[in-house]
Amino acid sequence: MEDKIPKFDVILKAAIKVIGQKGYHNAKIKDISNEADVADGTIYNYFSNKEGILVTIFRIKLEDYVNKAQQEIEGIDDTVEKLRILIRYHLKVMSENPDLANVLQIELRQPSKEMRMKVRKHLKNYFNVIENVINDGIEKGVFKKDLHIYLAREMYFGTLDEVVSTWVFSEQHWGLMDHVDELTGMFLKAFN
Amino acid sequence: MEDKIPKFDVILKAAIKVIGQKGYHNAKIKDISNEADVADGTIYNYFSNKEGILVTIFRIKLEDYVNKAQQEIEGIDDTVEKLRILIRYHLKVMSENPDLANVLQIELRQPSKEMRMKVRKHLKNYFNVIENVINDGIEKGVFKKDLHIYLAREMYFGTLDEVVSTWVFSEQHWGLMDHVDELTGMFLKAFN
Amino acid sequence: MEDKIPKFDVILKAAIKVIGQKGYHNAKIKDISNEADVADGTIYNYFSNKEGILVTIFRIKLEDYVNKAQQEIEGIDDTVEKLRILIRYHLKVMSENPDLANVLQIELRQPSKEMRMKVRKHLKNYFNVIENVINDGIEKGVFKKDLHIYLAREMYFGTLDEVVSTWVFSEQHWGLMDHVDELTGMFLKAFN
Amino acid sequence: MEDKIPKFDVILKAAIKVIGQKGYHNAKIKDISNEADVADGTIYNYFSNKEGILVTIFRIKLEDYVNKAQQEIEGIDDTVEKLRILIRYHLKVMSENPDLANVLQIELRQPSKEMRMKVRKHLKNYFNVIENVINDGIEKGVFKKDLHIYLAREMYFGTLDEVVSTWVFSEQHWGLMDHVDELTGMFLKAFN
DNA sequence: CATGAATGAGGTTTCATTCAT
DNA sequence: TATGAATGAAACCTCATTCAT
Repeated sequence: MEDKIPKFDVILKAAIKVIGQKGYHNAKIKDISNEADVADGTIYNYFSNKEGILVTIFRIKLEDYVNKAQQEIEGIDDTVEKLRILIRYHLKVMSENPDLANVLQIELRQPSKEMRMKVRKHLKNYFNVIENVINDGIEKGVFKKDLHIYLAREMYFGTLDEVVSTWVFSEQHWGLMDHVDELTGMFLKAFN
Repeated sequence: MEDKIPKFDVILKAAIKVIGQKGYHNAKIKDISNEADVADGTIYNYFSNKEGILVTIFRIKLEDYVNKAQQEIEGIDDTVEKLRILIRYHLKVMSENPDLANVLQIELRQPSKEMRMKVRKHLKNYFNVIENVINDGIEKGVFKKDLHIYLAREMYFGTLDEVVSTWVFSEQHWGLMDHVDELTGMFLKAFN
Repeated sequence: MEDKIPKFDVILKAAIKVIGQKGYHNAKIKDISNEADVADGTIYNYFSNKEGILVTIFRIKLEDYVNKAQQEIEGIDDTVEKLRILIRYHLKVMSENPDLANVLQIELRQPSKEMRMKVRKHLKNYFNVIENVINDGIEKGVFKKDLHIYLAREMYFGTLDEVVSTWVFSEQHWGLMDHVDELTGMFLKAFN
Repeated sequence: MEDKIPKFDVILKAAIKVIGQKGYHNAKIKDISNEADVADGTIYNYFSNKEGILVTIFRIKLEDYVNKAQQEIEGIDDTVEKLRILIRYHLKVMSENPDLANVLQIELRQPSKEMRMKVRKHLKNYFNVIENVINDGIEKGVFKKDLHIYLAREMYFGTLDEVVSTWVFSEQHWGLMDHVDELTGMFLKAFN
């Protein structure tokens, strides 16, 4: 009666762990196959190649993230509340999946053009969620009329990214979610 | 009677360009030596190994950056002005050296502990400059008393980092320094 | 239904041939892999690195030699006979495996301390066999009471080593085993 | 009024030291130039290339050895005395120049055919000295009539070689020349 | 589907040798 | 002669990927 987890998921999870901890280039296929407890060759039954693993992580995890984030703010009307929820959700996901956080944050910045192209569209959706809230805030008068949306989004994402980054590097002795309200307050003022 | 540029500088410059454009792991020694117009082996007369190149870039460039940034705000008393100058300087340096920006921003996030350790102490000085200004602002009453310094620094650095990152990835069709005042204003409000 | 020879053995044999003929430092990994008819990388599935090949040759071949030599004199009581058998066996093995002889004789003398340490303990067992026979001869009164054991062993091993060495270098136009009796006689007298 | 030692000699001495301690292949030109306190390039004013250094060591040192050894037994009539003198001289030279001993003993056995050819003729002269004494002994009836000259020479050389070898590897805590008489006695009996 | 031994292209690094000064 | 920075061929080794079982 064992509930067998599909190999695909096992490998993906292993890849996130290994790549998150060692980085894409230092993560060997053998490391991932060991972690997943499968043979090297098995990985190639589920992924076209090593890069494919990374791209898949982005696709699945960002899609999932965007869907869940969207759900979180579904039906909420208050812009401030939506912002707070998004911040909380971002930090929650990252603090619960530091390895994933590492993968997304570090590998997101591949300077390889090819790789960036493949990742950009998934990230775009992520940004859309934020930009929609910002837009919403402007329309509702919660944020100032002439707020530069891209700048605001960059501040939002860059700040959270850096907070998580510091947390990940700090060996996580403090709570990532302690500062949700403080951060919400800072953004509110900055955007006004 | 030509003024010869020292090989060390030539190689370092080439390394910044190549690593900035392809990333550390995709940058081959041969790429760097080609760019520098020297033989492969010559690089090893100036750097102990490939990692040594990366570490040296961080050491020299961050040291230089910190020194120059410090000079820029030397003698300035107004916190807001200091903040504006730092922001402008940050964006100016990065927009004039997009490859360096790439190296600093991307490779900064090497998940390898060893590498991070070697880089962290140089970055620490950079953070100190910002934190000093923030502290100064708190003492002078320009920023709110209970401002969380680390959070503020993370917002400052993360935002600029993200702005530059977006700019670098966007193929640089717009001016990185167009938003100095807007950003200064946003930080001011966020920190208050 | 062919009887496949394990790759490990194939590579070891190839390594003995190539190293025996060109010397350790002139033997390239590619030479060995070519001789073994495998890819370069395959070698590293069986040996940790190039030095590991050499050390393994010593370990396996000396172990094997010592065991077989021990068996040869098992049950023999007469010291002179044991001596003759050991001499014959030494020359027989070497004449049948001139490449191995080369490896053992030449690379044995690596001046690198590290390497010598790794090899010495295997050679020690080899020396023990000889020294036991010498000791036995002394006790039985076949050799003189005050025979200096180490000196005797050095004469035994040095002589055979040199005989083999000359033979190997001479392109082997004469029989290495022609002189077993003559040598036995010389040792007998020298040790008396 | 300083007595300048010619660079050639300085380099040769340095080469013997370095090659004797590290072996030919592990001895870098830079090691030798450092030891000799000259620039890398200077070495190439005196030697055609690295191999040339090794060959020169053999040529000069073996020539010198043979000349001196010849002188030592000049005018001596007693075969036994000549043998004793040669043994003593061999061990004396080696114990006073362990690095040279290492070079001669180890590198003598280069499996590279090319190298052996270049060295063989110098070694031939060395062997001649011994073989002459052995021949002399046979003619005088000191050694048995049917003594196999090559075998005797191989025993002589192989034994001394092995004794020196053991001594060099043993870190030289005991005197190499303690056993001159014992060895002389053993050879005498073996050759009779 | 799963395995893992085999592959071999390609990377970093070493170091003997050259040559302009 | 002496120097030592520059050279670049060549070596060892890694590791993503394949494929026969």
